[in-house]
Amino acid sequence: MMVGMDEARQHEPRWLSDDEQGVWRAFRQAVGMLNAHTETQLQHDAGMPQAYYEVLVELSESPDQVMRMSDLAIATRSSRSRLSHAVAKMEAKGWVRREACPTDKRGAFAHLTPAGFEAIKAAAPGHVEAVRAAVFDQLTAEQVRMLGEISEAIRDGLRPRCPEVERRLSAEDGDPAAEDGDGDDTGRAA
Amino acid sequence: MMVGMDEARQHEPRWLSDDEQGVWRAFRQAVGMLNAHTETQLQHDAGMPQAYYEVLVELSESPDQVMRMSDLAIATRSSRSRLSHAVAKMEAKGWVRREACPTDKRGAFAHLTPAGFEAIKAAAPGHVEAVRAAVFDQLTAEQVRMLGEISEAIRDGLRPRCPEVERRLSAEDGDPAAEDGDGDDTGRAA
DNA sequence: CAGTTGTAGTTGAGCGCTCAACAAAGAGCT
DNA sequence: AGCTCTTTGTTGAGCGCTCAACTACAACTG
Repeated sequence: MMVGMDEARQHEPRWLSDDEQGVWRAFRQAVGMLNAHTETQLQHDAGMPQAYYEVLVELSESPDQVMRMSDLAIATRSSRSRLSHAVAKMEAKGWVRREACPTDKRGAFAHLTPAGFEAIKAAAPGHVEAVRAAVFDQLTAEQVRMLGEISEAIRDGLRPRCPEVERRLSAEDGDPAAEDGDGDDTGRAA
Repeated sequence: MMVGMDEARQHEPRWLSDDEQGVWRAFRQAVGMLNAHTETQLQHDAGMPQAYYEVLVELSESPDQVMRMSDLAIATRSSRSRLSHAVAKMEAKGWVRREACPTDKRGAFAHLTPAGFEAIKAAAPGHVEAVRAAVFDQLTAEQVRMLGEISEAIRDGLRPRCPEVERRLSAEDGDPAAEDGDGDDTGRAA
């Protein structure tokens, strides 16, 4: 049991060098502070967390300010659960309206309301200014370019293994201990 | 009302260019996925969130595995409140022990226990491997170097204005609306 | 067509974090 | 000494997120 890690167990772990450790710590610090900064900025000035902001942005850029819940979840890199909770809250605030899908009866659309549009319109300038001041004003053009490349490399490297599939893959190496409740024998109804 | 922002209101906001927006989005995606990845990795393999891991690391590297709560809070870039809650949980798990400070009677030490040391010792290889695979294996040496510089620039640019002081500064520009409950008239007791 | 498998979305419990309020003690001032 | 200001740490409420369970429908299969 406790299979989990495929590597990092039989061989001596590939520890980080001092330089790498320095880079990693600086990165963690920068990301942590930046996140805290933009988070409280948005919460304070616009009364919404950053995650909601990104949902509204995505919706506002969509053809008719409408999106399927699932697509919206993918676009914002959030779980369906998270998005569902989030949209529920934003619906209560009047920023988003839910609508049933006629062709696929389990589906739902999330619709940006005029009030939601106003909310993001009001939030955007302050947020963009905060991002510019914290990031782009601190970097040279060359560094900005590199940050883009670096981010893409990390993101693309993570894409294949990132979704919650993770440990589902580990089942491939012959471990039949699939006791994580996947194949749940739901007592069907109706 | 809705004063808040010092800049980004009288002038037209300095919107991001298309390139900058692309960089910013890739960065957000990378950070979001990376965070989710390491978070679930640690939670899954070691039963602790990343924040606790960093607390244990900081403690384990300290001279006698002891630190003042405040210093520990600063070192981990967390609020006193957060650390207090975290240490409470970790104390319940037997990873940390609290100890009163003899010279300053309001102070407290956080002490890493042997069990805590074992916990982080067990957690480290998997976590380091995840970080290496997600970050350093994806980047060239040059990119790693640049990531360090970029992170330092962002972090150092944020350091002055980052603490919760933020809006306390905005009171300097002549806005007397200090109704955010700062100067709280605590009813003394004895 | 029934039976199975996959997909879309919701729900509630539990957890970590934030925020404001608080208690207790040090530090400075008169 | 007494008074205020500051620092240290804790606490509880509220919130967003995760995780697992669940409903409901769609799509594939024999």
